[in-house]
Amino acid sequence: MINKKKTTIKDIANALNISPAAVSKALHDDSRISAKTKEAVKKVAKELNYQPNHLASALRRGKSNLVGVIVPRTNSNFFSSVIQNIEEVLNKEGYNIIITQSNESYKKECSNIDTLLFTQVDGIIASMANETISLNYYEKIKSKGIPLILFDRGENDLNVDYIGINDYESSHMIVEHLVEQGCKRIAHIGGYRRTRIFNNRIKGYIDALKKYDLPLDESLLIESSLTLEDGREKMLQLLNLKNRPDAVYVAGDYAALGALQVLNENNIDIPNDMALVGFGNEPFTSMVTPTISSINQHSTEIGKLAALTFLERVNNPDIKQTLNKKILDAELIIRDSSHVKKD
Amino acid sequence: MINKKKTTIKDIANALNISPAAVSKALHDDSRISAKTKEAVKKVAKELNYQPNHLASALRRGKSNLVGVIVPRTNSNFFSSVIQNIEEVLNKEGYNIIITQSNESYKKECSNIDTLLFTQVDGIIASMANETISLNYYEKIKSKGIPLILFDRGENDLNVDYIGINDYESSHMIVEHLVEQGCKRIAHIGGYRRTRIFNNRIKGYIDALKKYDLPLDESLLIESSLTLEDGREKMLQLLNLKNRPDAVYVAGDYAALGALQVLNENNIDIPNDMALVGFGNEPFTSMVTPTISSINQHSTEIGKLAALTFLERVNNPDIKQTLNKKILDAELIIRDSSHVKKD
DNA sequence: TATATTTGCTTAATCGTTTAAGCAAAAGTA
DNA sequence: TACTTTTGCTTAAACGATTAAGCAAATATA
Repeated sequence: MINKKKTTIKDIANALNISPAAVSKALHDDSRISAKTKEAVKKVAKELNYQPNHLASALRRGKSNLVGVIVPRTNSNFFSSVIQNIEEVLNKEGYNIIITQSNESYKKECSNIDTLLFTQVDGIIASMANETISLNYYEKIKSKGIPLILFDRGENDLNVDYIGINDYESSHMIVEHLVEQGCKRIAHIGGYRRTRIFNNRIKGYIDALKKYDLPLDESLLIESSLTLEDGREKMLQLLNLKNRPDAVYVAGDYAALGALQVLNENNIDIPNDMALVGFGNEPFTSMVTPTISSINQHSTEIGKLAALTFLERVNNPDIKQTLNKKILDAELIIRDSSHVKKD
Repeated sequence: MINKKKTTIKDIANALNISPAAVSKALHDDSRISAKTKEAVKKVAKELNYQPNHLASALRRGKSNLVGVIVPRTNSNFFSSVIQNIEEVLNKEGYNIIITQSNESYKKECSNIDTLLFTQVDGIIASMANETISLNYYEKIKSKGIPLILFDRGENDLNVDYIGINDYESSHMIVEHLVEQGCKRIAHIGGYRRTRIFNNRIKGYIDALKKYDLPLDESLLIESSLTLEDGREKMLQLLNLKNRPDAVYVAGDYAALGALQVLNENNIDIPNDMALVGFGNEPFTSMVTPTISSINQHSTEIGKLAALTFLERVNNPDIKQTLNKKILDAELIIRDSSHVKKD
């Protein structure tokens, strides 16, 4: 019953009394094989339950049709959605993906890269760990000559394709929205400036304040690790100021949630006493009370674009990889935490 | 600068004027190769930046050292944690994992299985999609003769290894806890009975009621898809009963969150007027107001055990795979939603 | 000293597929 | 008719590693 021995192209060849080469060509619809033979081969292949040996063909062709994906973690809605869309696009083109997580650790990221190169992937799509500063390992990918595509967390210096949202502009949208709600003192709990996307959000925040003639108060701009705990801490810090802000823009949803908890615990009216905006549109932002306004990072488009960019690269291997940024406009989703009812 | 041509075992052999076979053996510390040669080989390998071609060795040895993992989705804390632990254990043994998501769809699950078999994985660790009823595709894995390990969502009829928590006992723990809080009418919003784990939770609920001499009221036992929306709906249904329950045990955290929202919107005092317990210990259960009591499913242990079970199977291929259940005791985490302060 | 064993390598086959090169038969062209 | 071209296949060499079998030299044993 159970067919332990796997059927190979040779078995089909023997069954039909033709050569393995003919079988291979028939299965690939080679023009030099007659329609009759093709039909016969496909019929026998099905009968014998033939499954091509991917390893053999990959070895011979020098192409594995596997694409490696590296993300900081998969249990974030943003990353899992990006992955899903990468998969969807690439599957259609005959590629399969291998997902690995760095857990925000540089060391893990390096070992992931080794793993993927070892598996002979045809390319790597990655979002860098928070910890990552050295680019040695990413250079290693480039030196292998396989396409490297970065998204969300990228690095200009690598001179590769990058897909992300317009962080600078997102900050503008948020500040503009808060100004419209009547806020005059807008604080920003941002990420660390050394990470490019967080630096851009900070720059956008500062420039937007200027645009709306709001003074930049250094005590209202705080760098953070953006964890839930750190969000709580930094929010408390803001509440203890003599001159409290009337709005807080937090560069990550988890930290925004921490801030929300602190505000609720101190019975501060959101959004009337303090408006709150997060970043990332994690599902829980619409689950908590009050719901948190946030930025939609367009994970669907980022995933699709990353996959398409890879395909472009892999299909044009002679074109040298250069810095090539695709920046999407983000979308502000206004929820209860920043929507002042006017009457 | 860039070394396009990859170094092979042959290059090392040429450099040292020995045979490729000797190089291969030296790299694998074969006892029949002299220490001197081994040293020389390893030195040259490093100098030429040799990376073994995984495809070639996998083809030759008939082993890919890849393990496929199929989960309904990765953006759940439970699954991403299980995956992380599987990875940790298997990486140490030289295996890499390929993660695929079914999105709870049977069709996607089938195509994932095909993908993994195509990639010549050495085994598959899976948790079934909600939709999955037919086991044909899983039989296909078994018929290939590679180990199949199921976790969380499994099926007795497949007669393979299974790792999960004690769902029946978990329901007992929850009911016992609610009784201790003084609850007399405990409702259960469960999953569909056709899924074994949900059926077990329902059976546990019914038997626990008996144990504590609480009458089983059919109107208090509701089957659900356990989405947030459905949780809201079923909670409303319970609130509209003439004889309301004083506690609700929901078999999934997302649905529990929906229930919580409805209770909050109706200004019902949790837990005094209505106690609430969820299942799964998703991170948001400790983020919402009030925090939701829930069951910790021991994702760490499940992941590790799944990986170890696979290793056992793969290292003892002659032993026939049979139904082999490893059931862990779950842990009830008591939070504000079910903790009545006694005075 | 003669024989057996161990050491340290080489040779060559193999894994399953792809593909360049080749060749006879059929079909097309002059 | 005599040739070129096309069709439909076969042969055989790869891809890069592993490994069974073999063989000479070194070492051990009787």
